[in-house]
Amino acid sequence: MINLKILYQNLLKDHGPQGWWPINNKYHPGDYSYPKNDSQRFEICIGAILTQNTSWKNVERALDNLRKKKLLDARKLIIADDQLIKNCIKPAGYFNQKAKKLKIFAEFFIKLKKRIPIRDELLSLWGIGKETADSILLYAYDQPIFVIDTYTRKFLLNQNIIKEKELNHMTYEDIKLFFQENLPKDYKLFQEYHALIVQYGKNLQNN
DNA sequence: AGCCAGGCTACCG
DNA sequence: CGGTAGCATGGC
Repeated sequence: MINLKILYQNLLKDHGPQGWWPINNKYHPGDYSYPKNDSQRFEICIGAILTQNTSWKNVERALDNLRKKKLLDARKLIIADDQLIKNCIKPAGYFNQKAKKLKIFAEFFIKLKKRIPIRDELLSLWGIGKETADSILLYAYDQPIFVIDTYTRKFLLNQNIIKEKELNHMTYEDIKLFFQENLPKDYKLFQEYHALIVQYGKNLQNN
């Protein structure tokens, strides 16, 4: 049995705490007390949608533009002009689709009130898939759910944790369960682990 | 000058 | 079910 906790400790030693999810474009390494309010929670969700197949650098620009227009606010976003939203988020790409996704999510967020969303509710929204749903649950709602992305598969391969042949026929849910069943159910650990895997993957490319 | 980025939907066989 | 084109910008 692979000890995923040991691998985590090595990653943490190599890269240090990552401070995910950034709030107001600032990371907060080692501080797992975010989000501190509903506004920050909403910002994380918007970032999770904007970063779909897009570098975080471009998402930062989009978030800055939205912030300047006071649109990082669910109630203002739902009544905002579509073209204004598209102009703000243009740097993050796919702006036609993402503008629609943001409005749909904002509507949902308001109807939620203070309740924690259920995964299936998120998945039923147009524009929210598995990774985005899980990112929202883990980083905006502190739910102990492990997020899987392309970096996670590379990590498992590169560390010889799972062989390529086996990994190729594992679904998203399979990989997610593999992590969750081999780690203590701790949202702080899951938040840091996923961020470290991404950092690990980024470093691989520069070498 | 392509290829890639903290994916998802729609549609195909 | 699994596989893939299309979506769009900025960095390298």
